[in-house]
Amino acid sequence: MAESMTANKVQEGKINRCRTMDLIRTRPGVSRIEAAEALGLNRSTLTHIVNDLLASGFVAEEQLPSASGRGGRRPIGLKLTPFYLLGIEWQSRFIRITLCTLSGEAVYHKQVDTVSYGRSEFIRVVKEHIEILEKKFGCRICGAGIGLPGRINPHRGIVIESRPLEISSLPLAEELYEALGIPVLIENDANCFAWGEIEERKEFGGNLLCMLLEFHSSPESRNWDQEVGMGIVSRGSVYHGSNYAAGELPAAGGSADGRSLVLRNLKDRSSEEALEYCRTLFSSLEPVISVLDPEILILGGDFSFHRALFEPALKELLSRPWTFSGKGVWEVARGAASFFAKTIFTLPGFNDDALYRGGWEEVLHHKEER
Amino acid sequence: MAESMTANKVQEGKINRCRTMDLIRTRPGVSRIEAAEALGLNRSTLTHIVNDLLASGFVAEEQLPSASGRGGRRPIGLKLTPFYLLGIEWQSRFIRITLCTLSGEAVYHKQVDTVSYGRSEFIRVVKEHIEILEKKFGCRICGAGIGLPGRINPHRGIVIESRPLEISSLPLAEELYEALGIPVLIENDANCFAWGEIEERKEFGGNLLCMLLEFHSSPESRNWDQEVGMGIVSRGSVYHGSNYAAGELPAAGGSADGRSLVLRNLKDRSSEEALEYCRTLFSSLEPVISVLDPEILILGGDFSFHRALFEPALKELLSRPWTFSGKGVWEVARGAASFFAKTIFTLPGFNDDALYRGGWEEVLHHKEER
DNA sequence: CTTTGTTTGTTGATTGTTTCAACAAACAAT
DNA sequence: ATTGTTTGTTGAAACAATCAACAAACAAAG
Repeated sequence: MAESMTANKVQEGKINRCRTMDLIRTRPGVSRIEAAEALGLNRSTLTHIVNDLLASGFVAEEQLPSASGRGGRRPIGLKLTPFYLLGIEWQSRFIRITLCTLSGEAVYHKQVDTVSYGRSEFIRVVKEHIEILEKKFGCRICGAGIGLPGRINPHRGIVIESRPLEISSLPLAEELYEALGIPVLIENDANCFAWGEIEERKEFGGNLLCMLLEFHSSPESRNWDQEVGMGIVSRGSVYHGSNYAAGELPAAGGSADGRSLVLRNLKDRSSEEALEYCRTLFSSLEPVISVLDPEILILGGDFSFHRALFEPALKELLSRPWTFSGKGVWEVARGAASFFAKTIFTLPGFNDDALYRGGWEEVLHHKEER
Repeated sequence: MAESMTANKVQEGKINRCRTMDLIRTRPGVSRIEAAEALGLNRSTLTHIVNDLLASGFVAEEQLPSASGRGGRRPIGLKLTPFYLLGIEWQSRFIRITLCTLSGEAVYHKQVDTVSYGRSEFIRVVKEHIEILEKKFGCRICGAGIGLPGRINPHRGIVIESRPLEISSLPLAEELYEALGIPVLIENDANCFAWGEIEERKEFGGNLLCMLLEFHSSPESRNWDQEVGMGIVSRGSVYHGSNYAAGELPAAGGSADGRSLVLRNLKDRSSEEALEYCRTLFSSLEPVISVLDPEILILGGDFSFHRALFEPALKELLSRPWTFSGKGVWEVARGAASFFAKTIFTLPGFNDDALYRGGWEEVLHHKEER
């Protein structure tokens, strides 16, 4: 996969085409003028670029409901022609699948509970869904973003280590590409959450801290375990650290005094227990939050699923701005789709050996060819 | 200062001129071909760009000692024409001044101990030095980078809050520009340290954690205090957080149990005391380091000044790669110079209201005009 | 219904950057 | 002297972005 790509300088000259596509994707219905202002380009530059994109078929015009204000020519809205992709959360006990547009709208949700940890079952389930969904929605799916627990190298598509899924040192993206027949990007689950929030919360400047509380079934004990993963957003992009281990706590949720933090079976827990749990957790997290100085703390996963349980504790303990994630339990799956979209619509600087560094052109053309 | 600058899109087209200048700065003696490879440009593009730069007088050629290997035309080295700038560390009790080239070599060091906390004394001292140094070295100083403790907004040149220097909410860079007559950039001291390490350690990929231990004289108690500041390097650039408070610990050096961490008068301390101090410090820092996943931890300030005292403790406590800073006590001052150089040789994306967003052309021309 | 003013979008000429391909220069080894 | 190799240059061509003038589309006032 990922053909030769000429040389080093992928397509420096097409940066503004790429930025335009990304803008149209994230703000469907923008006019040429608005786009020009947003991108800092001349009106005529946008006319040229949009003409190219219209001709290539990736962009379409749409009638806008009404004129903007007082007089003047009615602007013409721009939107992507409909492309769909999968956003998937892969945990040891379940798979959550969403079908999304490139703009991030989810048109389909499905959770599948699984019994084995194997990749074969995962592949089978996803393959089935691709077939069903392409029929049901009459579309070609152009790719999939997959969020999974553990240390993931999303640029090369390698799982460095995932204990819940019992995988280590595996070029998973390539394997899935061959098995599924569509481009695949993989990323850590908490980071997927973070990618989703980047797209969701444009009102913020680009420094977020996304905390994901997730149940895992640990292979050794065959028992429920909890893990807190953090997605760090720095300057509008997810921070991976030097070993793709950023956001991981020293001992999973372990406190300094060795007391276990596991809070089994969240249903039927008292708010006192939740408070105690959160107190221990956030006492070791306080310096982290302080040092990272995020604009806002976003809590997802089981934090937001059991929000009634956690809310009083969090209100008491957190001094900085914070909020629950807004997408129910689908943050990771939908975030994985956001990650996929964001990646192919952002030219990856000089990141030579990344997957799909040809950007959206490579991926969307691929869709048509298969 | 900082003239109109036409509009939004400063000079998108001159990115590669800028990148070329930065490369010549950081790798004096590069040939055109090497530069072309490093920047991902065509050979002829570099010929064009270098011709411009030669004509404008900012770059000069130099004879290289010998040919590279087996045959072929001897490459011509490129270097910047000599420009000097000041790198300054401003603490409550002393000022450290260095004179550096734009490539980061320091040609002069001087520490001045001060009695008052006031800006007037600082200005007087620096002004004197500018005069003396320009005579002594027969050069024009083209700017100054200044590192100081507290929360600093380097983009706008504002001190948000500096308790050691008793300053808050002050546009310091502008004030100093008018007082000193040269372009001034200010930045947090730990962050200056980090900027210096970015330039120094090119062997690393861009995720460092720089820890600076510094004495301060706190105005209230008129007593010695210590503070640990962290400079976070993410993807090759210093991370500032959302309120320019990144790298600050909750209560300055305070541990969870409220025990004071202050270790007065580092001379005549035992290694047991140092171990105890470090143990408390790093127990709250462990999650921070783990979550940031840096390639290496770099310890500076009084850590490296009293390295004999701290080394055994650090060897015992730190499991990740770490090292002492290599520049003695001059990390902050020289790092401030690196910060200045790095800033003017890097076109600041779309950071509209930053100082000197005209880049090196604005600053270096300014030097000639005054 | 016409006029005026406003905003959106287009057009063609122009500028500037980058590349390509061919060539010249400089050097080592045979 | 010849050959091969590497560095650097040149002019034509491709391309992207801008500017200024213009056309299109619309609202509101007369």
